[in-house]
Order: sequence, then structure tokens, then C-alpha cells
Amino acid sequence: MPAERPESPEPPGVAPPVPARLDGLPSRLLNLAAMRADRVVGEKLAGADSRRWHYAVLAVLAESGPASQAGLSRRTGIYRSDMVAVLNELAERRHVERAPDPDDRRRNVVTVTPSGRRHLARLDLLIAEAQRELLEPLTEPQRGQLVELLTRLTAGGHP
Amino acid sequence: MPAERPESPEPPGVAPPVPARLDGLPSRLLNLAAMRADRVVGEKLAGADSRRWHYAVLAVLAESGPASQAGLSRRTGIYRSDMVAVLNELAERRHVERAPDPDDRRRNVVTVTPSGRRHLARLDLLIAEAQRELLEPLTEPQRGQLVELLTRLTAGGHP
DNA sequence: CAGATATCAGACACACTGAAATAA
DNA sequence: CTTATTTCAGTGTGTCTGATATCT
Repeated sequence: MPAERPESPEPPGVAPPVPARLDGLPSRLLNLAAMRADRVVGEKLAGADSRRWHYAVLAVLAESGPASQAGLSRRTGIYRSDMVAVLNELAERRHVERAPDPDDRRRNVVTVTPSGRRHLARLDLLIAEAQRELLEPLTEPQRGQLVELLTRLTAGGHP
Repeated sequence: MPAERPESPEPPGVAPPVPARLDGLPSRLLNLAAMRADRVVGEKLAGADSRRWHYAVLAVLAESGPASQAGLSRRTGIYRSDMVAVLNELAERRHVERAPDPDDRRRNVVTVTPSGRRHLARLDLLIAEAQRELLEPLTEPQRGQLVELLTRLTAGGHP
């Protein structure tokens, strides 16, 4: 049998094959898909001087009213340590305001400003665009299936 | 209408609601699912002193024979810069060997060792376990659907 | 006292950039 | 001269740990 040789340098522009072991691997597909999602969403939001976390925080504040940073952490899934930086960015842009809570002086009460609400409205549009772009390879019923399957996959079950 | 008040500190152990805007958002679900996949796979591999990249590199080498680092980069999707570190780790563990290519002295020829093949066989089992654990919330046909949808989502289409 | 809160400093993995040295 | 390969030194994002000061 012939000795294995270093592969021939593929003609440029030709995609090399994915190894069989990685080919349909769910964990890998999830990572690739998430990476693509991050890219698409990230690009849209960068155009509005924002990041994903800004959207999550503004969404919570707009839907549930003022909250402590710990409350925001719990609702968004953003780590308590990282929330500080996110709120700093949002406060810089005058989209939220931080004030000490008179009822519990450990807490800051974070409030969305009118500017924050306007910003959120813009982000809503950009996020929606990003989802359309992301899901463009799928038909409408397939999109529903995907959401259903991912919801099942991420909902509880792993406490 | 009543003024918005900082939310009541939820009774401990009660999960706070996800904001409606984030609730079924595909890009968010993909990130959550990928995070879970990373955790499950990462834990399995950590038990074998390995990381995801090790598996990808060993898989390519075992399936396609010796390769240059650039070739490995193209086949695994690992960045050329990061490939150096991955190969350092694999070489430390004696799972691969790096030797200058006599035919093209810019290149290193990377070869999998017998120890590397044994290690890959162990990783195969761990990775398979991780997939089962990851997909446990889904029925068998749903798992197929998910792979199909993710494949469609990540295959070409976005050049 | 136990427990929650806000903050900081930093670890680690991953994706990615830019540049340099070497060789085809 | 142009291109490819390997390598190094960084950047940025995201998740997460651990510690500290403050307060309930």
C-alpha cells in the first residue's frame, strides 16, 4: 500500500472536505449556526453602536420596569460581573440611568430613559432584520420547527 | 396608572421570566443551545485532558493522512494562528508529530502517532456520549430534523 | 450572624488581525 | 515580485471565578 502523503495543495477556491466524524455532529452544527447568528446580529447592531447585551437589558427594562442590577442579571442571563460594564455603556449613551435605591441601599435602581426607549425601537427593527437574514435558507414551516426544537433543547431538563 | 417600581425580589429558586422580545428569538436560542453543547462536550473532553480542537485535528489526520498546518486549518476551520497552539498541545501529549516537509520547506508535515489514534478512539466515545446527553430532550426523529435544519442553515448560502 | 448586592481583577476559550521570517 | 506557510504578539467578546466592601 502506498505511504500516506501530505495532501495535495487544493486548487485555490475549492473548499476542502469536512472530516466524516465532524460532518453531521450536532454540537458542531450548533456552534457553526450560533457563530453565523452572532455575525449577522453583531453586524446589524454594530451599525447602531450597540451589542446584543444592550438589547437584552433594554428589553427587560422596557417590559418590566426599573430593576436592580441583580434582577437584570437574572432576567437576561448576563453575569452579575459583566452587567456592570454593560450598564456603564448604556449609561454613557444615556439609554439608562442608575440611581441608588432608597429602600435598599445595596441596590442600584436602573431605569430606561426616553432615549433608551427610542434606541430599543431601532434595535427591534435591526434584530428582526437579522433573524430574517439568518433564517433565509429555511422555509417558513422549517423556521417554526427550528425554534420549537431549540426551545425544547434549551428549556429546563438540565438543571 | 401606577408608577413602575423596582421588581419585588423574587422568592429564591423561582426563575424570573424571559422578556417577550427575547423569548423565541432564533439567534438567542442558537446561542443558548450552542452554550449547552459546549458545556456538555467540554466537560466530557476535559475528563480526557482534551479540548474540542484536539478532536477536530486528530479526526482530519486519521481520516486524510498527514497534512500541513495550513491544510489542517482549512479542514477544521481553526484559525492558522491558533493551530500553532493546538498542535503544541497535541505534540506535548505525543498525539501528533511535526516534521519539516522535505518537498516544501515552508511546511510542517503533521502526523498522528499511535498514541494519537488511541486517544481519538477514546474521544470518539466521549463525543458520542456528549451528543446523546445533549439531544436527550429530543425524540429520535426530532434529532434528525434538527441536524437537517442546522445543516441547511450553515451550508453555503452565505458566501 | 447569614445572605444579597455592586464592583473589580482576572482566567479561559474562541474568533480573528497584523506582521514578520522563510521559502516556493 | 508575488504568494504560501508558520509563527508571534495582540484584540475583542463572552462566560465565569473569586474576592471585597457594603448593606439587610
